[in-house]
Amino acid sequence: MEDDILNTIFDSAIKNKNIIKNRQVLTIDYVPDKLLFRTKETASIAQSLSVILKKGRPSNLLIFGKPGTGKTAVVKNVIEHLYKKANELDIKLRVPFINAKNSNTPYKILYEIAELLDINKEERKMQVYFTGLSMSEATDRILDFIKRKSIKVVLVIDEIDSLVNRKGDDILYNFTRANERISSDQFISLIGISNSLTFKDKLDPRVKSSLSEEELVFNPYTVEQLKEILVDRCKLAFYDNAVPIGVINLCAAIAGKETGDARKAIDLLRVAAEIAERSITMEITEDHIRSAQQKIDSDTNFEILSNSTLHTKLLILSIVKAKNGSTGEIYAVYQQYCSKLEQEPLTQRRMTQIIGELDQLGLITTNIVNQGRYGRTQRIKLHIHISSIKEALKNDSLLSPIVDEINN
DNA sequence: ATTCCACAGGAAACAGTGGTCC
DNA sequence: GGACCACTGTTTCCTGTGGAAT
Repeated sequence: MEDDILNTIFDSAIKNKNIIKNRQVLTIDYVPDKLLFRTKETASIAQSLSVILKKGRPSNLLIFGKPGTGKTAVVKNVIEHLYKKANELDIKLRVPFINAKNSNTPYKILYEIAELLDINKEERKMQVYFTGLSMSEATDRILDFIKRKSIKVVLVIDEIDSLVNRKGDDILYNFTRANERISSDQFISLIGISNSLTFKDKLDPRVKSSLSEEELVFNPYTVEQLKEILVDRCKLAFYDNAVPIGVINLCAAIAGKETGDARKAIDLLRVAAEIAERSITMEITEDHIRSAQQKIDSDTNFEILSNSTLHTKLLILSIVKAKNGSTGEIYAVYQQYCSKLEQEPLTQRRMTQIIGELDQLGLITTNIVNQGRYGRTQRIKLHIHISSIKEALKNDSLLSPIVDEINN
């Protein structure tokens, strides 16, 4: 029996033949040649931007869609083609592509634009430094550069909703209005990509009117579409017969049930393949998919928990301890823990903020309950197993007296 | 019909940090 | 080295909420 196992392992090592043929295909960054099921949307974006090639001004464009609906991939694809055409026609076009979640403050966005447009290779007086400048000075320097070089700019901001949440309205306003300050040879056009359909409501009305001249919605993928996408990727990513059709169906069903998120489906497949590779098999099974799902969940939870601040950790422990899970009770427990550890407690206002953050991360769910005479509160339910919490917090020596007292 | 509880959550202000410029 | 700038995490102050109790 052992001989068989050893033979399988060594043989596959020698032939360099395992399960995954091309890991790259299973990552988020991979943009497939064939963009499945987004022909209409691709055409729409291309239509809007094609005005550049005809010496006109493209309008601003807002793109909505849940994560993993292919928004970013489609935009990147259109831009790539646009670049080629613009080059052929000798049009000076620049398309800075910025992710507002990575460049998560308004100023960082300006800095990033300056970097991508090579403004910081200009002489010192014209650069946009990492810090030290006022917002308006940085904006002016970018606009001056565009004027001087007489270029056309299509600014793409991915995850634009996270910018609006951080009072980034101003730079959006400045850029949507910038065309009034520069001549017709140059212009700035804005493409905003957002995960949230409701984010528009939070925009300043002035920005809203000019930004949402054109809107495009990417609907979630259906289970059938997810299946086809997965089949397509499997051909590139895996060796023949490594992924049975039942496994693909399960993967598509899991991802489809949640949000129609293609990224999630592909992620699931990748983790399952890694698990399968570690066990001695040449084929991914449905069990591998299920373990992969568990692993993804617990890995993200562990990551979030162990990197949290002390007070967030204390709050989570308080949620574990509190019996009915109301905010008032949880805050009382939290205060006890703070005095036990001789820490100054945060205010209740801040606590509700942190609770909101944890809710967004999916570690807890909250539910507002009106108890009439007995006020209004949130019922909080924990979504991580106590053993996972203990595991994630066990290295925090300061917390050990509290972690130890929690029973499984 | 009115009161009142126990918060939710928005807005603004603040302190501390880390940076540039002259 | 002082003036100025942006950012983050927080506090303070405040208004709003929905249904049980009166």
